[in-house]
Amino acid sequence: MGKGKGKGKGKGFWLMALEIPTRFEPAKREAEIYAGWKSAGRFTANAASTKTPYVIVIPPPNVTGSLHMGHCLNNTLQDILTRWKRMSGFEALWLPGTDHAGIATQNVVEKELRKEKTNRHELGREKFLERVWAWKEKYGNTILMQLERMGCSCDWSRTRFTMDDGYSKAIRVAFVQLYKKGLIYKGKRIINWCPRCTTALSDIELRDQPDDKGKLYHIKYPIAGGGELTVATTRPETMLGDTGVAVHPEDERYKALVGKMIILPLVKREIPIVADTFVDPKFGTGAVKVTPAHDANDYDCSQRCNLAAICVIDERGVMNANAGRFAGLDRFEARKAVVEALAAEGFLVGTSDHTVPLSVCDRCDTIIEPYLSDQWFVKMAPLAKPAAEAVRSGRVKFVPERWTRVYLDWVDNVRDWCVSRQLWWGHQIPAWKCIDCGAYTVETFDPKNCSKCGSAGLKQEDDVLDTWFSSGLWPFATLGWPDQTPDLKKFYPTSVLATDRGIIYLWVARMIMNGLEFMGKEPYHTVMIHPTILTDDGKRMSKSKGTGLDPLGLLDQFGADATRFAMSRLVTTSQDMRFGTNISKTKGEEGQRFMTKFFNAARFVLISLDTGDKAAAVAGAEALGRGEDPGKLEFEDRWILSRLNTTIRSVSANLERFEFGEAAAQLYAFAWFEYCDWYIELAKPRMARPDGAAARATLLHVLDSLTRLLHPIMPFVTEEVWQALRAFDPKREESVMNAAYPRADADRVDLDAEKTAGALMEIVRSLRDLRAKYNIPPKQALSAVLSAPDAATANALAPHARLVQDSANLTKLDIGTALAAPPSSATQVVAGNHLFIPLAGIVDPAKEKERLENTKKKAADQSASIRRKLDDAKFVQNAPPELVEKERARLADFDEQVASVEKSLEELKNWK
RNA sequence: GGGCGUUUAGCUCAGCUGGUUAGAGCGCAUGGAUCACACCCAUGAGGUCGGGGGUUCGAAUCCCUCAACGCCCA
Repeated sequence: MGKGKGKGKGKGFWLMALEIPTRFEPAKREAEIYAGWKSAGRFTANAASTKTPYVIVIPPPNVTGSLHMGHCLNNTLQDILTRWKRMSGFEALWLPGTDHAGIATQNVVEKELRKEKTNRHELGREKFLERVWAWKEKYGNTILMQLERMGCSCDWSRTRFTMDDGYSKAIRVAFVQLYKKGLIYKGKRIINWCPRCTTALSDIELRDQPDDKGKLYHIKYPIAGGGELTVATTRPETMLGDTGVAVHPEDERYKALVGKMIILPLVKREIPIVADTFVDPKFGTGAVKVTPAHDANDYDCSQRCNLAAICVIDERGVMNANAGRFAGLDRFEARKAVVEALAAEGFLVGTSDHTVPLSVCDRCDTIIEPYLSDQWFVKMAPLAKPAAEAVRSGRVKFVPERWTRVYLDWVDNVRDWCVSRQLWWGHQIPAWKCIDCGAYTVETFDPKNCSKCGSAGLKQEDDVLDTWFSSGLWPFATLGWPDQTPDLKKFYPTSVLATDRGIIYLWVARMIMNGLEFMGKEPYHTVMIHPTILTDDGKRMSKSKGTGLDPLGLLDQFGADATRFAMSRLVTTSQDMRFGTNISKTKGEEGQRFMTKFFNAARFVLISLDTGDKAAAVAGAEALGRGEDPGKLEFEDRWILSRLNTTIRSVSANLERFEFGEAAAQLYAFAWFEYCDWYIELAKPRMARPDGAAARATLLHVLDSLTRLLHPIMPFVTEEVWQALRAFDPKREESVMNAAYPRADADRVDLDAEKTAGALMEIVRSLRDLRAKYNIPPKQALSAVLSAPDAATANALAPHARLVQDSANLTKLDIGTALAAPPSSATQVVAGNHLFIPLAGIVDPAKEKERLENTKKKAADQSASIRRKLDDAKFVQNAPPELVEKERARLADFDEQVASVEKSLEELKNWK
């Protein structure tokens, strides 16, 4: 450890002995500590271990990304769980990796090419893929490296990437199995098409466009043989591809027209009027144009009504030859041009404002074009059914539980999944089309001949698979599947999946389906949905709006421990987490202060113990660790041990329930308010006394436990302290990572001690309050008399007078029952006792009178409210007897207080 | 349109099965260089628990209703 400032200040001889800086400096220490863990192989799980496995697979971040707040929280929680379970005796594996993010990665590299004035088509597929791989090698591990900065204990020896050879093999095997079971098919459907990325997208790769103010156009369609029909549409440019007009079969206005022909304006094509129930008679005019190639509903209608599909927009969103004179126009320019032409030719009846729900590409914000094309689909129903059952039966649980329904609603109604993408970066679909017979050969190996006609003329599909197809296999493909590896045997199924709710459909559902389909077992028993990070004013963070917050800035500013503590402290199962610029600052500071506080407590303990009999302290602490007493324990020792064990129990229970915020808060409160504020202060004066040995042993034991307890949340500072403890006591484990997580010892819980301690603390606090109110300097010693309400209380408190004296700077404290107030005493009423503090000449009687009146009023108010309760016969009848008894006691207590204060007020008259 | 969540101190949040003197951190006020820590210590002020109804001896907690904010699905 480096040089502290203690020596410079020259405070106390004993600082000479051991020099510890007053602060832990993350910037200087984290990297070294992390490197130490890594080189010692402390993150590496052992598949041959006989310990029970505890496994988490990371939600693989995308290779194009860099760490954002969501990752920061997500991985903090995974690391807390992993470290906690590792310390608790499990064979813990946290398996890291990245996903290839087809569209995003291809976009990034294409952007580079654009700067070089070229494009992927000029380069060709092979060269282009070389470029992407080069890019991936260079930038693809950004997030993983950032996770190291956060202290994440991922098993880097098992890092996987969705395009690794082994992983690619898994994808082929999975695809082939699904295909051969008839669960993958190719078909012509309306899919979501991004004209900028020029690829199909699945339903859940879209986002809603927020401000989608559009117009509704009313267009007159002439009927062959006379008459006309007005249709309403939000997309007039698609009328060029109309192949029919539909009305509701029950719509009286149009019943007679069904079967007649329309002469399509501008195009002059004859198209039929058909009846179909999908038409909403209340929408627009009740007659809708049908454009099967550019609208999903229209397509379905065309299938029912035998209408043709004419495509008028090409893959880049430009009108094609079928659009006649509008060919070559972008789809939005074409809209204007078509409307103008309709108006000019007298077909446009009018326009009105209309909000159109629009979807945009999740990756590039381009407005999606519904597009009729030939794509590969996964038939979802047979996969979804068991996946729903796994959750309904409770074999997979969501935490918090409310997400169960969100999952089930989706899984129960899932539609077939379009998995082909018109990209180059990804897993090329393992299907070969026969040039001769047109049949597909789908194999895990590259086939030489057509499986149907034997022809050697085979061509593999150009398209690649949706990235989610590969990440859906993550929990087992990362462990070596389809090979039956030792890892797969030991670590599948995994234990917990930790993620944000935004990904339940996209990923969680698919992992469960695939786990059941390929492994015959659900991939984990628990899905923990943690809060989403929001800005200070409760909005979603958005990169484009610039409302995101860079976690690296937080790590630089506060260090990893403080950042982790700050985030976990705010995790609840009920709410999202506001953590923007301002909140992250105050919470980061809180974490930083806590880290320093803990570090300083350790500093104090080590420095103090260093001057005495170290071996005795170590032996004593070890005895406490075994549940034995190292000689005679004092009251305060028994108290802090009781509090420690209560804390251990509730921290473990909260971690077990994924209540990270509560666990962190309890550790904070115990460490600061009990160990530091009270126990250490009480131990100080004992160091030189005969009972010092017990204090020293207890100080060390509690520090040791606290270090272990805090380690999963604050790994670095606890390791630093652990190494200092180890220098002090070399028998310990090499790293706190491998130390045992404390277990609660019920025998140490001493509720009587806790109750008495509570009263003593209140007494001390009230004495300090009095000092503050009367401006009596802490250094000015006082004396006091404590009159307890009964002998039992007096007997419980009397042995501990010394504690109060030490803590409140009293020369003397008499404790008894029915003790008289010394002359000119101020009176405090506390925990049922009366405290008299002689203050002759220090206190203005008028001021004391005011204070006493105030006290009296408070007590009287309480008394009145309890009396009202007890006077109510129904309360006495219905409430549990213990409660009634308790209230009676409280009433007596408050009445006593009032009487006592009145007496003091009387005596005040005699003050000089 | 359907569903979910939230609404408690100036701010961010706890408060689990109804009975607490409704808690914490930040901020605020007062005092303090005391030999772990000024990223500290001590003490304090601050809340009719979103509005309205109901159940109950008793509601921040359960039920109904309204409102605001946020999210998801269609």
